[in-house]
Amino acid sequence: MAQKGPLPGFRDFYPEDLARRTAIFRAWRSVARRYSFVEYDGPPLEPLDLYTAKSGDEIVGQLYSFEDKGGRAVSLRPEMTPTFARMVAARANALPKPVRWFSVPQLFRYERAQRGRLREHFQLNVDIVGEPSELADAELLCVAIDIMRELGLGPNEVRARVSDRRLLNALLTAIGVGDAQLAAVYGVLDKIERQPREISREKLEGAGLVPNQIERVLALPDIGSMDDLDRDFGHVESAKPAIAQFGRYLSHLHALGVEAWVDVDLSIVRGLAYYTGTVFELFDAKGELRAICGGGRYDNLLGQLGGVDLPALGFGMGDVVLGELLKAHGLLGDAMGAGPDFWVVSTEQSPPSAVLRAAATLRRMGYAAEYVLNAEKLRTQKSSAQIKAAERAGAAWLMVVRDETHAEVRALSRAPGDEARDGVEVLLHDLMDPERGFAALAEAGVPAPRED
RNA sequence: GUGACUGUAGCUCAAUCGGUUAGAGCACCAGACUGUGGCUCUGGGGGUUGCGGGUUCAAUUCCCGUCAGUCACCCCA
Repeated sequence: MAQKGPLPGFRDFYPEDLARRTAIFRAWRSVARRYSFVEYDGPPLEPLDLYTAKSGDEIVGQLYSFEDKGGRAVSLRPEMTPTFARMVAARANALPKPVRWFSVPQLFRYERAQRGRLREHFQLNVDIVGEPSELADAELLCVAIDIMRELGLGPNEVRARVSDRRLLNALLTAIGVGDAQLAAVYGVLDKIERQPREISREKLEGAGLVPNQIERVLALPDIGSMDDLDRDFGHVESAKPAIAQFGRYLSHLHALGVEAWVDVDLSIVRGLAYYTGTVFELFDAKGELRAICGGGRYDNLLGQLGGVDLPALGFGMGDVVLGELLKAHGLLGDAMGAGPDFWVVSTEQSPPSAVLRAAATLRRMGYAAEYVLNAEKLRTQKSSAQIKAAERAGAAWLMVVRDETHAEVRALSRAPGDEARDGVEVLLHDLMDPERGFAALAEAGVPAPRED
């Protein structure tokens, strides 16, 4: 049975799965638009060198790449940023700044699948280009947090951890860490929660740090507020600008109303090498899952990738971990839409053609209508059996076709305690008339068709 | 890429020490009942026990391989 499923790390989306995915997408788009971001997209397949040339080596090893029939080296996109950078760079001079774009690409990586990490996923990408102010950083994080709110999650379920590489660099410099040692220190900080203290010490020692420096580095993650920062580093002249800037970032977040979600955490490094300023990640509060979302400022990347010198920042939020978190909290459980508006029922006196005409008319009016899709049953099956089918399909209304010209419209009560209301007679001929049709249905309590 | 564990119906599971035709609930299909509070009853379909090989009179059960999944590592989205 395994060989008949999708490829490893890929997913089939059954209707209930797709309904959940669609609900996530809806929240993404709804919030992004609320912040005045506009949606774009690019090709899912790109030239291989778009990634090998500029992305980090670690990504290149996991590319879902191959040679196409024309002999071109191509790759499914592992991330959206290079495509985004190319598109923005191509119109850099014409676009009004700041650029506020978002996208919901399907991304691919060739690596062994695990929980929360597949070979394919959908990832919301939200980016701002052309604005160096920390107000843009605050706005960006606010988008990510608002999406959590939109999906029904609160600060007790999700935490945003924020840091800033400029700040961290300033503090490390104050501690006496040299540029050549930065990468190693970053690596240790990144893993400080998942790695025994002793291993961290050994690695820092291996990088050439002296004991006093090691202890100060290991104490950095304990800084959880501006007060802590001022206490430990407020006297360091060279660190003051970075501390002040970080403080402005936090105060903007406060003013935007998301301070309850935010934790200062200098161990947030982010694997991608291109971040230059603020960095943040969203986690489930219990810390059981992988990061829900990660992003930050990458002021040099557009220059490297697209040849235009513009500051930029952005984040990515995948559907896999987010979906698991929502499932764990019982959200998105019944994302499946309702059944059809109408179920058209035949009776002994109604010819099947009258049922089809009635359904066709309802559909022309904009309603979803279904009936027993079996000619024999339509002719002979008892209406009670058809009503049962209607219930199972989740239909809201019944239209029982009495004969060639008459039908009865009745609510199919689904909520416990609902009184079954008597049906209302309608003339099928009336339904054909644009005005009388809706009026006749309104008499039975049927609302206007949903707009989708 | 490395290591560990797991694999029986669509789902959750059962099957004595290796022993006859691999069972049950839910789901699905058909029918009966009921002017319908996701009720009740009857019947039905559905499995090469992941796949391949080995040991054995006999394998769902033991062994090897393989594929897939899960977890950890690596690494990251």
